[in-house]
Amino acid sequence: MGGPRFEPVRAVRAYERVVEQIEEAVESGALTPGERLPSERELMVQFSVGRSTVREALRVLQARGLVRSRPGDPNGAEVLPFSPVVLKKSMTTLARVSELSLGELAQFRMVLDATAVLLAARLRTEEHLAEMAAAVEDMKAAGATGFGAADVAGFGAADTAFHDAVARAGGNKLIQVCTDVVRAVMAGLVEDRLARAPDREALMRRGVAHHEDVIAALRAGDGPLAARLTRQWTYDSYAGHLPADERAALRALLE
Amino acid sequence: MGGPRFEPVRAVRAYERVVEQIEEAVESGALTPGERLPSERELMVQFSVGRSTVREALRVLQARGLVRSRPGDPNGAEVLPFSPVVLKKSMTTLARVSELSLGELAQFRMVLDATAVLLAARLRTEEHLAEMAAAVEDMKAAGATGFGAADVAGFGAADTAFHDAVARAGGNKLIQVCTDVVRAVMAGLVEDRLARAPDREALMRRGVAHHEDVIAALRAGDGPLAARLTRQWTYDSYAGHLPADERAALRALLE
DNA sequence: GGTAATTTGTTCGTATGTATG
DNA sequence: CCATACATACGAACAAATTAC
Repeated sequence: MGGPRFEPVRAVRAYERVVEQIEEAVESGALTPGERLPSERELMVQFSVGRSTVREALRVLQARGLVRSRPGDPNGAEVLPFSPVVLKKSMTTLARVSELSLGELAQFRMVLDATAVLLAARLRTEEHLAEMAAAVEDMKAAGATGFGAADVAGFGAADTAFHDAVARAGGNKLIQVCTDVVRAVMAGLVEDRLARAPDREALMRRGVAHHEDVIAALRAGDGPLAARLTRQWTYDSYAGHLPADERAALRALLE
Repeated sequence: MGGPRFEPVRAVRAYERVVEQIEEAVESGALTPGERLPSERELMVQFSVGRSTVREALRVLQARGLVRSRPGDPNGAEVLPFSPVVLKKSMTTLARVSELSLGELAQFRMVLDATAVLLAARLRTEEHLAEMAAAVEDMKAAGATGFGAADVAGFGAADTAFHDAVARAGGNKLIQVCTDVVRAVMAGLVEDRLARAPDREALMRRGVAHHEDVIAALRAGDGPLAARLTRQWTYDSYAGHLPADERAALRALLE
């Protein structure tokens, strides 16, 4: 007792050491998005490792969304700004391998969307409200293309834009990213439920009306009302597609 | 019009094709956790690519948490069960590069924890309640080690075990993972706030009391009460460490 | 327990397609 | 169009680690 306390060591691969150093440089801000890494041969020299080791490290960094390298680019790998695609990817993996049910995703989305509007009611600016209104206009336009066939993809994009504006107005970047991610995951799972719905034009109209109600509540600064509207809309959108037990659980969150 | 519609192609690297195929096999369940991939030289033959390409693909798959390879293992890379470490990693990156504030994390945690107990009040079994009670006993034990120095790490572990039991009782795996992740991220950020607190023993006692109140509410099936207790506890725990505006935003979520 | 066989970790050389100037 | 430098990819070789006999 009292002697030096040695800690167990694990053999750490050379490429890991390279990853750690570059990762630290990026996350600490020493390397900013848009900047370039040295070329692979240059990195070989700086790290005193072989070419393959450098390449494996770059692959890992690329998989983590921190850099991107293109063949022939004389400038070396590019440092990327943060993007939620990696988060999306791992959450999609979670959804697939641990078999997340539609009900679990709907619960998550209901809670986070309601929180986003609750926060947005406090902090929204006129710019935010204008963005939301513009998104709703796009939804209207997509719902009535004049060609008989509604533009489902455009409607979905406008819907995403609306919720992104709400989340940004709420001021919580974590909620913003997570709602975006779970929306994408659900879209990937239920695919084109809306596109196949025979009454899709009616659904779109109700969606537009709902979003306009939310905007009105946000403009009035009535967060609880906006949250209630959002929860109810989520429930109405998904309850019909859920088994009884999951529907009951979702209803429990309606409050 | 009417002719074949060609789609734009992007040059896809050889290692990406390898990644795609193995990833599909894992996520579809064709390869289950614990199973082994063929050796690298075997994969060379099966995919008709060089060894470096195989290795880069394995590095990417390892970065995504799907497989793990050890030097010298004659059985080849091991297929791993899902683990939230990758999700934790990317969320930690999000927290660092986009500079998530403590307030944003607290908002997220307050909402998800409250949702977890609300769901748990409906679905909790006696086993779940017993697990929670056991975790609280561990918290008590860590708070009174008899050596004068409270076991802060043990207290934190027991706290995590409690919330994990709650989340499992709630039946939403996505919320379970996300609460776990955000808890880990916050622990990494505020580090040892509790450990340095001069009145940490009093804080621990209040924590134990709070968790016991939550268990009582869950046993009674009173979800809204449990949710209120949880929100209030989160607020009390973090409000003192937040600037005024973030404190106000957190208070807005209290209910 | 020790030894041999196999596998991964790492380096190096070479060839090829590509982007920049 | 050409020259240069780069990333991509292949394959051989050696070292280190693990398993099996």
